[in-house]
Amino acid sequence: MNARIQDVAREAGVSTATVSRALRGLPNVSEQTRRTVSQVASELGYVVSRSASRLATGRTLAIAVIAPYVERWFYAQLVSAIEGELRQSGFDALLIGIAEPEDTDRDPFDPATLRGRVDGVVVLTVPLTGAELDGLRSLGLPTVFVGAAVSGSMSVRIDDVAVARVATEHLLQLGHRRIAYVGGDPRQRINFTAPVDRRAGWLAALREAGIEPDPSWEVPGQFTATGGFAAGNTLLDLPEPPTAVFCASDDMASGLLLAVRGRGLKVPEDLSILGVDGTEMAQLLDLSTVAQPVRKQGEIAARMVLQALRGEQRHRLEHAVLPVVLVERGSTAAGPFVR
Amino acid sequence: MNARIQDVAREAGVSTATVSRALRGLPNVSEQTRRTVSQVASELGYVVSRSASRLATGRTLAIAVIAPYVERWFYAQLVSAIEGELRQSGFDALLIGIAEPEDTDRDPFDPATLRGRVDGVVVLTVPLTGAELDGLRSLGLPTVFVGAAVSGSMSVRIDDVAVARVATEHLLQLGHRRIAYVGGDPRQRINFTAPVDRRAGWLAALREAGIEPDPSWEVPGQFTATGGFAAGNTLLDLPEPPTAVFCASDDMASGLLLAVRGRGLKVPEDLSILGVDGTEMAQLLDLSTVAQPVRKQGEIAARMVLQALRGEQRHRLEHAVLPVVLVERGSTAAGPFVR
DNA sequence: CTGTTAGCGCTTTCAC
DNA sequence: GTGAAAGCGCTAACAG
Repeated sequence: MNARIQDVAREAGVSTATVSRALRGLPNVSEQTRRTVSQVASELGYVVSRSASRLATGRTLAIAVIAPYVERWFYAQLVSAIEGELRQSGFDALLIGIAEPEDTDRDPFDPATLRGRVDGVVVLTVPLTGAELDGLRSLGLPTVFVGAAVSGSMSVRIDDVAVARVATEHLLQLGHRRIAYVGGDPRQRINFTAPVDRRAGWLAALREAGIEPDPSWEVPGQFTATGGFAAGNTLLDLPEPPTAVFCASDDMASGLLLAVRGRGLKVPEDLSILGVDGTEMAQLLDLSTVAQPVRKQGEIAARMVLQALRGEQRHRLEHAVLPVVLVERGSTAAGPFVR
Repeated sequence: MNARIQDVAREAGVSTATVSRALRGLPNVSEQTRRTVSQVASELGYVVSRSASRLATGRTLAIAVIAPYVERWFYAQLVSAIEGELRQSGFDALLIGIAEPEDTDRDPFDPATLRGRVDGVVVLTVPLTGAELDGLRSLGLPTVFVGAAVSGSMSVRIDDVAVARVATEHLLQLGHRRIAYVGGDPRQRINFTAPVDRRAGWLAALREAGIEPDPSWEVPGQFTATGGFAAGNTLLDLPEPPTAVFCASDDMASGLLLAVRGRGLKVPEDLSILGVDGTEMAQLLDLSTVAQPVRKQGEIAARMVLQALRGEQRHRLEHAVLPVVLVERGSTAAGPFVR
């Protein structure tokens, strides 16, 4: 049943070295021998022992994919895309879920345990502490970050500040001046970049338009639909609610939209809503959004590690910034002063 | 940097065997030695080489998680839960995305390649062909299926027929008689059990109530919100539309609900909608649903493989069927004849 | 309680 | 073009 390289060698009348070479398509093997070996190998149902070749070569043919919240749209898309790309190249995708620091359910993530287990690492949205980052670095493995630029490592991302500017400026152009921002939770580590940068972009666009946002326009949304729903209610409860809201994710925007409708108000008549991502739900809800190529980011990230693995300079410093596109749908319309 | 067991042994003044025993908490090591060894090990930043111990023991400490559509709610939840459980026990989660047979983008899944790479397998919703299943079996690895009972292997699932009965009977009790069913796509392999069983339960409940469903009441929904949206339009376009719809997933139900609203109709006044799953979105949309414990299923599945790995009879035949609960919300109301 | 000694199954020089 | 042999780093008897 579990044929070993020895068995194939014996059966084919060659040495194990030749079997190894033949099966891996290395040069210096006669076509004749190669055919015989492949033949015998498949007859015996021989599959190379990953463990053995790992030990012998030092390469694991595995990549760690570190992600918080695999169950959230953005991460699930990325994980799926990355896994597909890796598998296509014969690499295993080792999924590693990491939690918020305050989440005591899970063990803290210790990068050191990755040593010797993977050839490279893809980190989704940098939810790492400084110590974890340092630990990762000290592994000396090709590492690419998705969703944030990390100096000294490769990265794939969108320009989050620009995303927010595009979004906010769109709202401004429509005549809105009271534009709220629904982002993450400032206490969570997931706030590493996207929420912060998007907030920055929103703020900058507003100020350039001569608007100083009221502190009450800024509400956490946890990047979940439920969080967006709650944020919507908070905003609508204000004595003087905003006329438009920029949500840092479509999920939050979706929840917020439902909160508005739940109060019998109308979108966009009573409130314009703009999200980020380009989810299926956003489309069904006719939600305007700044769409980003999520799967593409995953594919590129995967290719980057693999490429770094092949190349001489194992740590090429590549930084890909992918374009986003404003998708105008029915949730954004002219503001109150324009109408 | 990359300390080996030799280094630790030398530094601690003991043999490698002792280091191995000490670090793994095996008996027959004096407390004194154990302390010294651990001390030295951590000083040297020593981490056991997975590859080496794999080769030596034959155990990989890895479990394959085979899933289609990692990006879909149900699968993402499962993957997340399983990964967490595995990691807690020191096991790696090897994510393996498999595609529909007609999806030529991806290589077909060959179970044989798993040989020696993992100690066990968790298969989500059996999207496997017969050949793939046989291949898996012949690996002789503890395998647990989530979402479907597979004879000869362990499984964790809900009773899909019962789910549909509960749902349909709820609708019947409300006075509905024209109850549609929105399920998967009969051409897709993912239709292995859930869609089929749920359809069967719907059909059975209907017939027991003396109702023979019209063929037009049955519409594919692809298990996506977009599919549900389309299905909704198809149903509402019927000369005599149903008064209620049972959707095999909340995602489809969500899409369907939006389709109804998009036409200016009201839920539940014009159409009652009932889903399955218990998603966040269903709650926000005030969608009635038959909720299932998804993460729980994942956790149990993970524990089952691990337990089979420990136990003597490596292939215990366990079948867990988890309870579901009908969550009545605002999308279901009395049918036309009752009002 | 601890050390010695074989391997685990494959890859990889280095000869031939 | 092919084979022999020496590891890769750890674990698992078997002694002591």
